[in-house]
Amino acid sequence: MEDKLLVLGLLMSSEMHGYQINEMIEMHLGTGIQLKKSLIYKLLGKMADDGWLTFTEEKAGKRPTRRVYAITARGKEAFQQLLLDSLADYRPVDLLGHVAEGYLDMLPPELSLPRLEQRRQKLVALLQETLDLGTHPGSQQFVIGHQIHHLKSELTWLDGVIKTVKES
Amino acid sequence: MEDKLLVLGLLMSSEMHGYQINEMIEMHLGTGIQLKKSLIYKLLGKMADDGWLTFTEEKAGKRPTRRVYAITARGKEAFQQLLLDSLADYRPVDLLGHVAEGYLDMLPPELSLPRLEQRRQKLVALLQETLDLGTHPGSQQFVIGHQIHHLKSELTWLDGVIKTVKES
DNA sequence: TGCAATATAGTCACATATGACTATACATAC
DNA sequence: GTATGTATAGTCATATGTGACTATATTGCA
Repeated sequence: MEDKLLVLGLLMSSEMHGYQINEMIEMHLGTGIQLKKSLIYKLLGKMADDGWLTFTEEKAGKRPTRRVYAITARGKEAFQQLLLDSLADYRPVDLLGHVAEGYLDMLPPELSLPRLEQRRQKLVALLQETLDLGTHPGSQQFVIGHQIHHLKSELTWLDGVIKTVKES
Repeated sequence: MEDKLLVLGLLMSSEMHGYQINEMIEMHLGTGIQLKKSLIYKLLGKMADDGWLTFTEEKAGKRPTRRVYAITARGKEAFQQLLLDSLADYRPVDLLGHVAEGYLDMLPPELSLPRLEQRRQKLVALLQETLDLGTHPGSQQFVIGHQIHHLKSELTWLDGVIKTVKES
């Protein structure tokens, strides 16, 4: 559902072809927004079938022809509705990637601490990357801001975990 | 990868059949850990094929026969390795469910605010539910703790968003 | 007693998502 | 001048994940 919302939202501001939409998502939204190229193309196809989008084939030079999609009136209605529904909803994010913490007591600190330090470095790098993104023009400030808030909260938590392991 | 880690971890403390594992995950890990029944069965099959698990068929009363899985030596090695790898890694969580925030300026506050309030209520309910879970015996304290930390951070963020919209 | 709901245990068809791939153009270095 | 990388544009086979379903037993309760 939010995948459609995202694509429709981008098309609200201007017509685009799949490749461009993918660029937008990769460039201006952080690593927290995960919507892969191949999915984007499927979504575009589906939404065109449903009458939310129209497209024109475009041949620029000798590059592969591309489909430039534009949002229709029906698409704009759908966008509104998706937006309202999405705002009213709250689904928990998947933290499956963090189950390892639950098994920390199965490892001696000498083994786990260096790993946790590596983990911390990756988190810090990700945070820095996202902070940088936020300063670029064209970035979606709200979305990036949320990611930064989240990552800082994650860093706080991780430092707590490391402290606990050190003290054990 | 973390899905295997989770299942192996549960089997480290005792033998179990698929249904039991599913119960564990649904009862003792919060809503943040999403690993559905059908996936669990597939994982068990795969890991048995790979020699990480063995199983015995068990017939209790007239209920469907069930496979009781136990972790092997190879499985324990794999668990160690997965645990170390997982600890050393940090992959961003998917915040696609939050793209709607990026389009808030496309709605008048009269429309968006009630929706944001609904969202807040769901978040608060989820937080309460997770807090309750944490007090039950058998819950994985670290994992639940992380979820609580995350959800509180989310609430802070959401309140900031609501404030911003009110002031606009 | 009867029947609706829930617990037990798992399968399967289908939906969704991803990496690897195709193909062309252009720039850069060697 | 030719190999190497990367930007453009998108497809497709395969991997992954999910809801809906089967089938039986037990419990609650009207």
